[in-house]
Amino acid sequence: MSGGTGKDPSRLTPRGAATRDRIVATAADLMHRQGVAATTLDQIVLACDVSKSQLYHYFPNKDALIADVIAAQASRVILHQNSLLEQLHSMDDLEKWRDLLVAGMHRDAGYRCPLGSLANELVGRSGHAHPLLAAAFDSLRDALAGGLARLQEEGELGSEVTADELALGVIAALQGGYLLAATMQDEQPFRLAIDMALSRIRALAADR
Amino acid sequence: MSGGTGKDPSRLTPRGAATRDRIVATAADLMHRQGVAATTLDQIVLACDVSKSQLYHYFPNKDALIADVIAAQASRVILHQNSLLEQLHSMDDLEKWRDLLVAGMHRDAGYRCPLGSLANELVGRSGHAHPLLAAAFDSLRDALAGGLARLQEEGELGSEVTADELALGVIAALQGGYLLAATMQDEQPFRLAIDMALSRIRALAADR
DNA sequence: CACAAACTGGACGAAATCGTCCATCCGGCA
DNA sequence: TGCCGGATGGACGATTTCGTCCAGTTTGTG
Repeated sequence: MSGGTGKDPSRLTPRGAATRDRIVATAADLMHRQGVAATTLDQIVLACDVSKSQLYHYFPNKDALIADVIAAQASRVILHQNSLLEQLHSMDDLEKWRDLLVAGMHRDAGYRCPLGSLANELVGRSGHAHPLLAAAFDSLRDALAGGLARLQEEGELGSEVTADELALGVIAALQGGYLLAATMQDEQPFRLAIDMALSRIRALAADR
Repeated sequence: MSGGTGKDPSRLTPRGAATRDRIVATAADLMHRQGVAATTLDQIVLACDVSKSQLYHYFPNKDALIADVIAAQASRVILHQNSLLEQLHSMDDLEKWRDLLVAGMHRDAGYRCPLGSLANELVGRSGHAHPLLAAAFDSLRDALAGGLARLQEEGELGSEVTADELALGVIAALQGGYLLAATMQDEQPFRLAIDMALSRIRALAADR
């Protein structure tokens, strides 16, 4: 959960832990909407009504805070997706899953992906952030691949293509869909991108 | 081509025009690799050996330069894709097109898309950049849709799905592929993402 | 209750970065 | 050849932003 670069949360009083969490949550929200570079520490401090010294009491520098923001978003998204994908047992469940994703897109966040927007900005540019983001996408792929593998075992889906490869392809479609949706300010490209990937899976299922 | 916010290129001497172009090209390269926000004017000025005043002689501010960078990248990519996609006449041509795209990915640019990386950072955050990027993706979709529509007319491809929709889906797959490739530092996810989209198209073609 | 550690507040310093200013140089043209 | 607008060089100012400092308050514990 924690990026580990900040202050050891174990020796924090409840009040301190709450303040720390509030900072991370506020930073995550601002960075999701404005971008990481565009979000200043002063903005964060103002938005969640803490002082500069509190921020630097819990995090050694901005990079450490960013690391925790990534960890928080990753944990949130992965937990959510795991709980959704655990119940994947049929092709129709995949459509329901897609509908939930579409419904979960936030217009007020400019149709951006909480993880993808961070990755796009930080991958290859922040040495500390990159592995965290790579691990997050790995977990996401594992969660989806787990669900697809179950479909394969239950005979709902063919095995010509690995569950891992299918999952990665779907995640790519998701990410591209997010970008186009943000650019067009419309969720339709997102829906279209997923549907294209799901059609491929459906075709593999029809071959049964 | 030009963003239009800078100095009118028509009343520029050849030397001035060359300097201006050199600034845009250098800025485009740096921004592609480091990101827009992370690229400072001092870096640009240093990298192409011009002085600060020259930069401000040709562009009123950084945003205007960014607009020209977007325009330059968009024009470059779209011209290239148009010339490639004009020759699209069969399913196999699509595979060749994919191979060219894979070969065109630059490891030294962190496997990032020249347009996608700009869009990810600027869309929804820079009022001037957004429409330029949206238009660029529209042109890209038109170029691809034109090729796919030709396949449909020639009976190579079914018309159950619009050429426009297919094209948008493929572009989404491309963009997602770029992001995952950059995150994993490997071109395989990119190839996988495109192949998933092309499989869908191939399935529509097989229905003939 | 007393004391130490955790917590809080906000002013301050230092560096980076955008943008300005002005003096000088070059190149075509009457 | 002399002139004038475009082109160039680099120092300078103003602002933003990360990070520091220290003084004061709250909380848990012997």
